[in-house]
Amino acid sequence: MPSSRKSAPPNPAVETVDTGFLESLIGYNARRASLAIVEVFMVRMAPYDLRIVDFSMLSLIAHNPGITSRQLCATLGILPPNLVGLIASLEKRELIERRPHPHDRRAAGLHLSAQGVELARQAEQTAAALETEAAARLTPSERKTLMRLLQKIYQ
Amino acid sequence: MPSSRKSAPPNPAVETVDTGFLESLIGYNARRASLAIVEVFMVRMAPYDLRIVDFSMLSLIAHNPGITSRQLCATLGILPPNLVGLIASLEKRELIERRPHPHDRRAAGLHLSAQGVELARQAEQTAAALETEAAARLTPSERKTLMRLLQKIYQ
DNA sequence: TATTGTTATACTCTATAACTATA
DNA sequence: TATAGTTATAGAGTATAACAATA
Repeated sequence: MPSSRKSAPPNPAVETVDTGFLESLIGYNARRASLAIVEVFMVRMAPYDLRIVDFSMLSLIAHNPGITSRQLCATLGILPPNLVGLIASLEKRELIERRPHPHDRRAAGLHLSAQGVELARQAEQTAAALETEAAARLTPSERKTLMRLLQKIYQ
Repeated sequence: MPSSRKSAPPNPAVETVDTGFLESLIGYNARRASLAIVEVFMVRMAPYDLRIVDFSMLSLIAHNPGITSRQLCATLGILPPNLVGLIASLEKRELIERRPHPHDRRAAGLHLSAQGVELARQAEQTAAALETEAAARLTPSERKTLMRLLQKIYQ
């Protein structure tokens, strides 16, 4: 039963890529949005010589003086062996310091140095400014909605 | 000018971690949501022996027969050297095949094999089912809104 | 016995330089 | 001269096993 015309050429060329199916997935969109923001974030943190993970650690230590390595790991989803170098690096730069934990001699409480406090302040200010830009195409109401819906996904 | 009481103990312990500042950032929330979905996605694709990148490639080839390596790279944000092995792997599993490009002898058009068509169909069905679960706590209207807002961020 | 922090190490992912065949 | 695809390789990120000190 030969057809009078071919339904598709055997070796077609693709003009514009159809991403329709992937774009219908929340995961794809969340990842794309995340990567877009992270890209700019990295550029803005570079002057402070901070990667995103460094910024996150400084911010958490700033708001949680005395936080332990384990607590940082749990909060940021980092495995303990991989945190060791990150902490050592910030300590070497004299941005953070380890103090004895009040009631657990195995652990150390992490604190910002005076320099660390100042750097964290500046970096958080930059992050907040970037936040305004990143959400430039969103109304304040849309931004609030987006945060709420994202948290619904992962909480 | 000594104060009559200390404003904070020198070595406090952190009971519960305050993530308030990070949670105020769209990037942090988008990344957390993305990771939460990706985690489940990986588990569901494992039976097909597909990672997310493999699934994305199969889906794009399915909907864009004849797509080139370069077009896959541009769409998925993968560098050409890193795509070579991914394509070779899918080709070795006889899920995809390379055919001559209609008007560029440097390039090859990628197509799904019969097996590839079937696997892509099943995997996309699984992805769609997962999508429903991932958005279980969202109403259809909220889901639609979330997609729109995420696309506003990265487009 | 379990947990904190650590070392060593392996594996995956991502990035850069350089090459060929063709446009 | 520029682009598609490839090779080789380096670097960053992430993972597991095992250990000492302490709970």
